[in-house]
Amino acid sequence: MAKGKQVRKSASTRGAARPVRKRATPALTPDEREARTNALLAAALDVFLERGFESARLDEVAQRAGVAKGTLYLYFPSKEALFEALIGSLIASPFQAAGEVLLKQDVPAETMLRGLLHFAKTEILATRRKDVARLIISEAGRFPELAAFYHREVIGRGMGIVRSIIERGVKSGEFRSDAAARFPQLVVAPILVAIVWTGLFDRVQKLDTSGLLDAHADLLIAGLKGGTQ
Amino acid sequence: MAKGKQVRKSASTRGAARPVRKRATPALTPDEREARTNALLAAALDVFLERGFESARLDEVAQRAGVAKGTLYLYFPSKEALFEALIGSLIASPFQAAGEVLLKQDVPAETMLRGLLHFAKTEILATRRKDVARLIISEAGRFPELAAFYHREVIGRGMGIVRSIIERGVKSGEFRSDAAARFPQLVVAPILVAIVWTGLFDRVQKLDTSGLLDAHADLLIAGLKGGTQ
Amino acid sequence: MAKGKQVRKSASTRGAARPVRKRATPALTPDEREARTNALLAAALDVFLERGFESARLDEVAQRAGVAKGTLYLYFPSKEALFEALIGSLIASPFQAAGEVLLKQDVPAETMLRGLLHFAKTEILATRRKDVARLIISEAGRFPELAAFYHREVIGRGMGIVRSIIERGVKSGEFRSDAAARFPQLVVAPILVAIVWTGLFDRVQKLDTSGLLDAHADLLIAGLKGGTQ
Amino acid sequence: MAKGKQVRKSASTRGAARPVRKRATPALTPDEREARTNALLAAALDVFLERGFESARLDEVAQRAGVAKGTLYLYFPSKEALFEALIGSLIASPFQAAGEVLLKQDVPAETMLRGLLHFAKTEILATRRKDVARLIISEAGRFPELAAFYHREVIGRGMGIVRSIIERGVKSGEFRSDAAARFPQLVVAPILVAIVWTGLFDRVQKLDTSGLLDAHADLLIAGLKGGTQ
DNA sequence: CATGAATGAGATTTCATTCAT
DNA sequence: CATGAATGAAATCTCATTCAT
Repeated sequence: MAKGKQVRKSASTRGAARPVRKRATPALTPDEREARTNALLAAALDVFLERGFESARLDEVAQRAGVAKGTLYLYFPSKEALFEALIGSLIASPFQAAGEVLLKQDVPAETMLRGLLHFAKTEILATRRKDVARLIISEAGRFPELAAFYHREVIGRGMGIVRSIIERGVKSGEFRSDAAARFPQLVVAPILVAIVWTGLFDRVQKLDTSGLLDAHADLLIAGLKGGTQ
Repeated sequence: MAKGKQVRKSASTRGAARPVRKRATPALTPDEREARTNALLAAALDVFLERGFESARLDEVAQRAGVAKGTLYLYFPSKEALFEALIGSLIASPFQAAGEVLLKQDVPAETMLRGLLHFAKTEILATRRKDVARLIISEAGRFPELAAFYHREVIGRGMGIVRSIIERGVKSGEFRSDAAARFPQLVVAPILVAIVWTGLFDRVQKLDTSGLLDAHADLLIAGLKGGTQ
Repeated sequence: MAKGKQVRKSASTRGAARPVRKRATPALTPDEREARTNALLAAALDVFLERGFESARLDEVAQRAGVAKGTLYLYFPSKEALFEALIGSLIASPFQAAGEVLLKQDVPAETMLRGLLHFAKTEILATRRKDVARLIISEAGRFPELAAFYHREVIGRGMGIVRSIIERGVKSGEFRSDAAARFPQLVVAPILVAIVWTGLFDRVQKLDTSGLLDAHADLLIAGLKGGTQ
Repeated sequence: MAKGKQVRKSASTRGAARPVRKRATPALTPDEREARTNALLAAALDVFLERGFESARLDEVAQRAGVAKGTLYLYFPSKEALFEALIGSLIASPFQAAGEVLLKQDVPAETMLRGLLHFAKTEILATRRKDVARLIISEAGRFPELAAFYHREVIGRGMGIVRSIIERGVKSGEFRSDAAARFPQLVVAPILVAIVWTGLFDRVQKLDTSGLLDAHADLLIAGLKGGTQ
């Protein structure tokens, strides 16, 4: 009893080639596992950003994370799962917390609005979050659940916070226009501009996003105070 | 075998009266060629919009255009060329013309701004142009030359027109803030919001883009008039 | 507008290498298509028989059929579909027809039984049908619908025919035992033996399947005539 | 670090009393090793039966046996070796013994034949042996040495015993036909039917294998007695 | 001895592109 | 000019096998 016709060419066509391999196998501590997960997610973010979902090659993600292709599948069951985990891992927390803190303070609505836009500068535009946002903008058209998730977790909350600020300003007599309460998108529109511009045109014409948001703050507040509507 | 292959030897059999032609070796008139080209571009727009560049299938483009797949290659040498031709064919003209007309009129800058935003409503948001814009936003990251082209042909001109309007308003004393002259993006930011929102979140929460732009116009003009900066 | 970052390495990473290619593209006549389909099915039969479903490589099927790997997918949408088409194409017809013809004749049941076993010799054991049977025996455990299909189309009909013959023989007084009417499998059991033996042990010890079935016919008929039960 | 690695240097630390051993470097007793081997074989049987050789996952085998995947390789050097060991471990013994016992008895050949078929009922069809047989039938085409081994160890002996019984019956005048001595396969054919049918069609149409073999015994013996050949 | 994370060859499947007719 | 069958590179995902701990 032995070999058999040719179930597999030679006993080890499949299975390793025995390369360098720094460390190999024993039980990973949760920290180690998390570190690898993060390395993979970081690599994935890079590649998805550079190429988009469809064009992104898992080979490349693995390579940049310094692991073999198959290893990736020990952490994420599919390309889509990787993508979703990536998005999920990056949009999460700071928004609602920041919003609540902002609303708890006893300061003029104007200060709040400026604080909000400053927050956008430091927490979105200055971080990878702006890239995630761009990725979502690019891909969510083909990932409806992702769009819904993002809308619920990020957009909805953000709009709610903006609306609260404006309403408070109107109630206190600080603002005369409630246009921005009806369309909180107007408050954040320049953030979107900054995100998109950065992704598309920065190589051609750099945009001073900080100046943009400052100018927007001024203009917006002037409008809210002066508006007769 | 007896397939006409001797017909059409010189490139200009065209002017002809279009006789029987049992559909074998036609000799297309320029009009016919253009019609086919347009059919292909229209089909391509649909498919690229639905699927994105990578996921779009040329099979499907050809099918929707009613031609064989190989035919597509008689009109465009590659998928990329098709995509670029598509974008090129759709962004071009109306903007600069409209802008110049606007600037020639002797009306208050406010009216011009409102006219501009109205133009955006009718000529962008209410047409396929918004879809093209979204397509560009999604894909231009991976087509730098496309981004540059779009920036040059559309964005740059648009920003120039906006800046002219604002400067005129400032000069005439109508506006006190020149923030929007320094950052004309602030004027169009809500258009971008409308485009992106429509593409991503409309299924979840519809946005009244017309109301959005109206509110923006009010707020913006109030800001420009009241701003002290 | 042009290339773009690197949507694809060089314009033609994907798509042909331009080999020999005997004939290439124009509309296939139904005959041609059928011929190719048959070539593919024939190649598939070989490969599935040699390797079993799981081990069979579509590469090899394509190669043996003389086409490229992708071509196979123009004819069958998946490996499983190919497998099912293969089985379907090979088990079909001759059985029921043969059975009905047999039953219509006005001959002794014994003659019918011998005819049936002769039919098995010439139409199953001497043809590829025996290989198909073996393939089904090997794989149907993991293709329940295939088993059901085969049972319905082949086994059920066969058993029905056998039962009819036996019952006729009993009714006419030719046979005294009706054991084989209750278990028509007993009549065909040696056919199964021949099929399995041929596939597994012929290299080790050849089996005279013709002699086997003749001996079986004698023994069976003697049993049916002499049986007291 | 302080992980015992100096323990077990010579291969025979075994006989030992099995002390505390905080589960680190055990030193298995032969019994323990055999128990694990059996657990692995049992698990392997299940998985190979459910999936077939190719589709069987060693992961699953290890899991069902309650060991890590790597451990499996301490017991069997490859998937193929595991498969072969499995078959080897299951087909062996009871047949030749039973056969010899049968032949030693001083009973009519008919009784022997009935005994043989009864043995098949209880020792094959009612046990996992029928599953092993099916596994062999399915896979031996691709494991020629397995087929040869099985033929030598099981089939050959079985046929020899059958032949002896028939010859004895002919010699004693009990049987008139020697067809079954020339083709002992005829005696066991319904066992094969039972095995195959059970594996393929039981879900569709249950077969009374016991009744089948009883009917076969009657018919066969009637045939052997009455046959004039 | 046992573990189980890591590996990477290889399988199926897709689709832009070509070219004989 | 148009066709559409054919091509084959390349992508995702699987899993037998290895080996540091």
